[in-house]
Amino acid sequence: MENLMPKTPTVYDVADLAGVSIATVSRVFRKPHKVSQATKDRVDAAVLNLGYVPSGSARSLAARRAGAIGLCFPDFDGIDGGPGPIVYTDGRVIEQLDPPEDVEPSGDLYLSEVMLGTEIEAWRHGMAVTIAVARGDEIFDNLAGRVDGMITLSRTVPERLLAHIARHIPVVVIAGTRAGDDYDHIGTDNVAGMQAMTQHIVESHGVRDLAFVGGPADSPDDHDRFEGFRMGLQAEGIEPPSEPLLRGDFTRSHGRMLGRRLVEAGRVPRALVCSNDQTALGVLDALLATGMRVPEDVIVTGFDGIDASQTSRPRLTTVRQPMRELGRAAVDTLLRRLGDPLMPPQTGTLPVTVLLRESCGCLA
Amino acid sequence: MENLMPKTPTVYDVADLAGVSIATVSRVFRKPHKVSQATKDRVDAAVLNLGYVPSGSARSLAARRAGAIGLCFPDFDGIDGGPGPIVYTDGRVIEQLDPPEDVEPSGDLYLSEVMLGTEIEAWRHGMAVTIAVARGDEIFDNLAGRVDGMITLSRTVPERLLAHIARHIPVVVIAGTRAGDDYDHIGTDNVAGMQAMTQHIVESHGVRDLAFVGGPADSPDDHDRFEGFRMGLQAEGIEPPSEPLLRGDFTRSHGRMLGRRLVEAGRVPRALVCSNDQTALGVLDALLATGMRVPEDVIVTGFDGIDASQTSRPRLTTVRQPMRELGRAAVDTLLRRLGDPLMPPQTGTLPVTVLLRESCGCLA
DNA sequence: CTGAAAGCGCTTACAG
DNA sequence: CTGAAAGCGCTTACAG
Repeated sequence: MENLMPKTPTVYDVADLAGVSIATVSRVFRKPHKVSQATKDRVDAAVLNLGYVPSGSARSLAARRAGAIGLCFPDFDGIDGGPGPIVYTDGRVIEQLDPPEDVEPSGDLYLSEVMLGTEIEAWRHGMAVTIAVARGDEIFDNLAGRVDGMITLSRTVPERLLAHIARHIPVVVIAGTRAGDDYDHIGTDNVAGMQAMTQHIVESHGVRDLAFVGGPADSPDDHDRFEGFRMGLQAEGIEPPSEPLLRGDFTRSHGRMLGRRLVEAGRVPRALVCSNDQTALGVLDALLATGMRVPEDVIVTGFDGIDASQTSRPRLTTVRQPMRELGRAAVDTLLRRLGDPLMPPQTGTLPVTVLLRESCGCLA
Repeated sequence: MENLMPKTPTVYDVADLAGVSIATVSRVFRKPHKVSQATKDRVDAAVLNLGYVPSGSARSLAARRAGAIGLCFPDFDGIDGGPGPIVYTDGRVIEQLDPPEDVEPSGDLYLSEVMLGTEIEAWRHGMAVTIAVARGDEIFDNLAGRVDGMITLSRTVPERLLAHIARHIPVVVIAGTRAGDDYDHIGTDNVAGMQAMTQHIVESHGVRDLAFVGGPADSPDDHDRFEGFRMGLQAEGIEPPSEPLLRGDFTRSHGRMLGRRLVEAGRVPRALVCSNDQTALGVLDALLATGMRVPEDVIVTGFDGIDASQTSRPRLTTVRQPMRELGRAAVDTLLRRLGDPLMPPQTGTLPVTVLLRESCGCLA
């Protein structure tokens, strides 16, 4: 840092110092086996000596591939709500009471697991991963222009934008439901997972009074999970409802509200099958607060397998999504698409796992 | 997808169609105010018509800046342990019992929060964020060459590599302790946070029998936190120990082990101040399992403020790190450095917050 | 406000 | 195994 970082060395500098052509320098990096050991050594020495790092942009431009994948995720947290100034400190510490009521977990591991899966698989294939929170149109020139393909979580990028991007580079959508033939899609087996959960409750716990606590009516995930619930009941010879008993918005606080509402209405079914973990945890909070026992009085189950589901009391029986695999599969699909642009639209469905824990009565 | 994605349109195609020069096309994107509305409209129409997306690599090469920041994080999960093949499914679901003993949370939000903070601040300044798990030397040419600067979590990238990179682009290290004058550093006020926590226990709960449960002896974070603990005791007129009572490795399972060991030794202090949340949660598990009551018999506190700390029973009193701010501050520092390469090495310390919850007795 | 032209730093056939 | 040369698609002074 003390030196002025003079001019960054380029292939030309390395070539000069090593006494070879720039083509040879390039080969040492990209096709080492096509270079004799002797010249390779000379080039390596020059590289080290100069502190040379190949320019990614020049490389991408010349090679006609960015060598990177874009990953776009939703602004789930209202991120754009204007972050304040950054405060630096020296010894001052704030102390504050932190009652549970005010707590809404800042997010779960879903996002970071998908990201990790994407990163792992991408780097296995020598691709970098560039991330972006979906904000507006800027994405389109800031991200789309610098990657070979894009992965996006469902309902993250406005359709119009996505269409523009897909005209340029392949796009893979994760979760939700297929958004048409212009994108490949990787999803989770919501239907089978919820059906298995439902039948488990009926068969292993002898419960026939089940109700579904849903999420937003326009969520395709919620739709599929409710469908699985209905299929499960049907398979057990129980007449399925045409609508969820209640709907929330997938948050824990809404779950609490729904739980309270059920108790107040004096009509709590023997089992509450919730459309996601956050809702289930909220329902759990509300039921326990009124003195009901889970699972003795009511069975409560979730869907997703977020971290909080395994540390709650009682621990939540749920369906785990293969989050990391979702990212990996998306990358795989993207790379196949890149290799064969004409292949028909792909749809990948990943298997889920029903985790039997305390809230259904499977574990003490 | 059905069309062959013929040849991707370039500035030349847009310029031709709009009847302007390529310089003008470029200006429409980069300096719109320097172009008359009329020609701008023509260019915009051509862009839409052709589905033009500017090439990021050509842009970066010409502009001499990548327009991206690299974020490097540790392979905390043993990621490279060979991921298996991806299984696609159709209706098959695995059911499995999931007892608590086998659970080690797959990670906490620390990483994803830092990532989010980085992303938010970077995009506010028009920079993309490219992420990478630290693996080996590949980072150096895959990531370092394509970004204008790099942010890395402490002890993530081998010193030799980091030095090579820092010769090329500025590097900001997050957490841990300063690694020399070649990098800027953003950290958290470990000392003040732990001191405040310690004094809180003494002053608000009248406890004078405190012990410190540490992490790895070579962790600078652990070192600072223990130092804060000692300073807190000293300030209260209590003779501080020279070493932690016990040391774990920052994992929950190690925490459990340490908790069991304490109980078996029959020597459990009135308050256990743990060096991080995972350790504290493990200690909590072990104590509760033997019938001890927290906080009535023993006070247990953590450090970090991970999600699990606010859903445990009892909820964990802890010191929250400003994770998202850490990322934001790192980006800020990086951009300032980019703007002024000669400025002296920077060190930023962010304030922490003591969260008073149930495990110290502050909330029922 | 607009255009012609040089140049950014690589990769990649093509020759040898 | 190695080199000369064209070209990747932009940005940016410089003129006008």
